[in-house]
Amino acid sequence: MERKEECKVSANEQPKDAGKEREQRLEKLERLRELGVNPYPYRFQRTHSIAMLKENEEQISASESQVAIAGRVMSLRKHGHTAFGNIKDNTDTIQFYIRDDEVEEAEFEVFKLVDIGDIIGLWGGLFRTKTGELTLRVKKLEMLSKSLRPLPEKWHGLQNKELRYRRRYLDLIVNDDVMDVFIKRSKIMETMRQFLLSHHFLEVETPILQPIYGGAAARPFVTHHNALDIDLYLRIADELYLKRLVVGGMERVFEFSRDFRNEGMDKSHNPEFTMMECYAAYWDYNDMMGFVEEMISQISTTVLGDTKIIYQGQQIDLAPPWNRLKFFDAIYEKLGKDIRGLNEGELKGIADEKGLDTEGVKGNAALIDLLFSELVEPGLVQPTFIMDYPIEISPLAKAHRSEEGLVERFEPFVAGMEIGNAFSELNDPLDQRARFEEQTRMRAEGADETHPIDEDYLRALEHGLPPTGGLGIGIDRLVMLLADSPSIRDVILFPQMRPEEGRD
RNA sequence: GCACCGCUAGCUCAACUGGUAGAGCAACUGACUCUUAAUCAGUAGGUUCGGGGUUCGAUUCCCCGGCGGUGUACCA
Repeated sequence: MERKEECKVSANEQPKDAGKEREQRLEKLERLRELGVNPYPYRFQRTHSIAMLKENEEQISASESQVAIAGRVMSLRKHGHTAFGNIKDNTDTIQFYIRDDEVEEAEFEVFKLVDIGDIIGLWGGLFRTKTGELTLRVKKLEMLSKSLRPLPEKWHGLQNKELRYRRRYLDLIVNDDVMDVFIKRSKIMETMRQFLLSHHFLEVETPILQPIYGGAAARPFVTHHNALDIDLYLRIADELYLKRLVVGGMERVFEFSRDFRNEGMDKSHNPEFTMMECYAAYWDYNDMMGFVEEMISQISTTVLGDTKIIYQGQQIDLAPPWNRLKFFDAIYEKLGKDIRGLNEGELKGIADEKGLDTEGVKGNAALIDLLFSELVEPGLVQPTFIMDYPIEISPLAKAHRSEEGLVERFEPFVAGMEIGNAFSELNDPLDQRARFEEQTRMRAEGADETHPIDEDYLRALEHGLPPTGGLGIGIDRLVMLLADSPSIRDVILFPQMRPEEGRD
């Protein structure tokens, strides 16, 4: 038929990286069609997942009923008239046993054309082999999707990290622990969503394409809208939009926000990442602190069954209450002196004294930030809220109610990793305007990651934002923590990579 | 961005100070009716990341480039 013609055409367009095995599998595909078998049928009615099959072994064996399962063939041990193999679905893997005198002749012919990697459906009953392994005794089988490429090797699996990230589908097939990480990721987000919903937060969606980016200090990606003929930015945060919604009367909102930052990549930074931001009217940052430790410990309990976790060999307990440590006190603990009120030269002197690289670090805020991140951060293994940050580096946070020069802001740290950011939101529109203007002044002096003025946001504030507590949690980092992953690439299905093409 | 390391068969890895590029798994042919890293006999499989150089001879040494990893810097 015409179909076969098409097949031959595509077979001629053999990809260079596929090798001879692909050709051999294409031949098998042809032979299946000659046998009147569609190698890519439309559906298959399963009676059980493999996990359910194993759970209900006794009942199924006793009733001698037939079951139907489907999955990918992971191994084959052929013995002439019989064969053993293993088939894997999303839940588990099970051995199957097929013999030519127990299935129809034509189906055994089909079976002979089955390769490792093919997706097949099997009907049969359960039995135990003489070595005691639970096995499906095949009465009937169906090809569900013929695989044209070989699976990675069966006991070393896929090791090459580049291939694992680029061909995540293979990584998932072959490395069960990878699947587990992403199941965990899903559960973490689901638990967080439920937690927020149960506290009467409303889930919303706000623009990813923004005419003015804001809500964080970062360089944006720029894109262009043709019909409007304007440049737009991919959001670096959804903060300013969510607070507009609070102005609008949505007293509690949240969004799982894919954010984009045009900056370097390393084991805790991917150019696109997921942040959960939420805002609650009439809360301050103290309320939010309690909320965070409650939420994270509940997620850990729900997903892992415990608040005690191990991250990269470090024992960590996420049970509330978490440590609370003021920003400058934390530095004082490490330095033995109070750096508040010191001028730039003095700060630089201290940094140099500590052997820190101050090359290119300009301004008090940057120096203070350097001291903090070098001296304090790595030591914050047990969950700790660092609170009350300098006002210069927090243009969206409300001035501290009792401490000059500080804002009511905290960041939760676990395992030396910053996993979020929160504050009593700045709702004084005049103060907010002054802060934006200060940012603009810093930009003029050469800081390239300052907040642009967002007049529409200021207008919204002038209509009145209630006192509000706001929070952002880095989902990727939270998943790293709970899945014990050393790199953000291990918790993002398709981490950013240079294109494979374009090699010389 | 910089430094170091890596890139060899579909996959996992070898190949000494430069001397014909090899194994296991996967694949192919044959044997085999409870195997499980099935076994046994045989077969095929390579632009050694790309380009240039040194050399009688380069997977190996040198240079340029690509991709990745790790560290570091920048960055929430």
